[in-house]
Parts: sequence; C-alpha cells; structure tokens
Amino acid sequence: MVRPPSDVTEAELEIMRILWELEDGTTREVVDLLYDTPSRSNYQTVKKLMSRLETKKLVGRKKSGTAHTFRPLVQRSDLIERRLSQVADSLCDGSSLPLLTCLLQGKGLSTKERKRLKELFEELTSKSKSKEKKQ
Amino acid sequence: MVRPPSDVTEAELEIMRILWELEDGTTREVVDLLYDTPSRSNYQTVKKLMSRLETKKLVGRKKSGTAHTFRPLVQRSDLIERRLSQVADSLCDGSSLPLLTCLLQGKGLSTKERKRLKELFEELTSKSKSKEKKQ
DNA sequence: TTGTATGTAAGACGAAATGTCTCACAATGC
DNA sequence: GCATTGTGAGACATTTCGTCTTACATACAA
Repeated sequence: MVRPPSDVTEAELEIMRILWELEDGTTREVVDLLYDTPSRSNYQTVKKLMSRLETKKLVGRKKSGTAHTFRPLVQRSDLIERRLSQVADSLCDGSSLPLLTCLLQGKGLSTKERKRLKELFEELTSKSKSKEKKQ
Repeated sequence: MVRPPSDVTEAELEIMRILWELEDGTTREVVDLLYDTPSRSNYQTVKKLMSRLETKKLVGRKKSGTAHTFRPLVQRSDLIERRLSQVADSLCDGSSLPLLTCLLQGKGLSTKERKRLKELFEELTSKSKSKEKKQ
C-alpha cells in the first residue's frame, strides 16, 4: 500500500488561487504576489510548483516572449467537485447523499446562505420537473 | 511550509471501517478480518496503525485480559464533517455553500435521492422556523 | 519447567511526497 | 562584455506512512 499523492498540495493551491484571480500570469507575476521580497530561490520554488501543476494538468503554459504565461486549466469548482467525490468514495461508498445531509445538518450555514440554498433548491426542482414533462 | 498530515490515512481508515462494523474489537479480530493469512508482521502493522489512531484520538483502548480492545471515538459522520470543512477551508474561504451547490448541481444524485433530500431540507427549514418562533 | 503461542512496546526501515534550493545555461538590454 | 532575468533539470532535507524487526511479558499445554 502506498500513500496516494494529494491532487493539489497547499503550496500548489496558493498558486492556483493567484492564477484564478489573475486569469493568467507569468512566474514573475505570481512570485511578486506571493512574496514580499522575492528572491532568486523563491522564484525557482514557484517555477517548480508551476511545473508540477502543469504535469498534473491543472495549469497550461504558453510562451510569451522569453518568459512563460500560465493559466488555470481547472476551475475552483472542479477541484471542489474532485475533493468531494474523494470524500464520498472513501467514506460513503461513493454516494454523495451523506455529504449533503452532513452539510445541511451542520451549523456551517448562515441564515442568508440557507435562503440562497432554498432558492437553489427551488430552481433545481422546477428544472427537473420541466424535464419530466418533456419526457 | 510543511506538509500537513492527513487526518486519517487510507490504511487507518480500513481499520476504522472494521471497528465501526464491529463496534469494538481486539487487534487480533481486526487482523483476522483484514488479512486472509495473518502473519506475525501483519499483526504488528495493524497494532501500529491502531496506536496511531489512538494518538489521533480516533479510537479508544481498554485492557481486556492480556489483550486490548479498541473502539471508535469518532463516527463516520464525524470524519465526513471534518473532511468537508477542510475542503471548505481550502477552497471556499470556509463557507460550505459552494460545496452544497456543487453537490446539488452534480450528477451524483438519483431522482430518488433528490426527493429524499428535499424532504430533509423541508424538515430542517421547518425546524429552524419553529426555533425562531420560540426565541 | 520448558516450550510454544500470543500478547505487548518501541522503534528501525524504505519509498514516496513536498517544499526548497542549487547548478548550468540561454536570451535580453544597457 | 556583463548584469539581469528567464529557462530546465535535478539535488536536498524533512516528513509521512505502511511495514517489519527486536525484545520482552504472559498464558497455557506437555
């Protein structure tokens, strides 16, 4: 049994967060946002992390002059989805219903969020109803 | 920056699954369920994992004669909750609403599950409403 | 009492993950 | 020419994690 690599590590995620914000960016831009006083080795570190993200197909690379520009290939929601299905797989035989009940029962939601959720719910039920009619 | 240890590893989880099933059990019982032909070193492996689970306060230990009996200190739902809030923290600034929308929009749910979920939601909203009245 | 089996504790071990940094080299611009 | 800044490749230390070894205690049958 081997330890499975995490899809995205925390350091990698920090870079993703910046790229999501910027839409795309060079290593230089990311480094400058990430460190107060960027050094040569900081730069190398970020570059390595970008490379690893590329290997994982989480960012894409494009040459722009001498430097390279990176852009996210997955969105935040994609990663959320990925992680949620990992949780479902390892703790609920793949079903996501237990996750939902857990989230609904938990105290993590504000009243405002509950309201928003109710709207979302209505939306989905009406959508599935209209779908039923069509069929 | 250091790599954070995962709350429960896959091997540890296998043991948790067995203990949840048994409610409690000795190392021997767990080993016998986990391996077809348990060996001395298998036993040691499981014992080590049990110890680590104890350190993480995920199982409790009680001497029963010469051997020790272990029982889960957390339920499956506790671990689900824990993982979900990790996801929320690392990808959604701690909010769990994005997780919910992701799960609701995803294709992971059958029509039957959707119905069940709606009931659950109604139940919870009516409960929180009656709570509001009381206050 | 002498094995034999089975329990315990403590910790060594190797493979892999991960964040960091070094090295060598190419291109750019003054 | 040379300082700056980009690149790729890979070394490195630390930690995790699953596994296994060693040493010792206890129960029990022969």
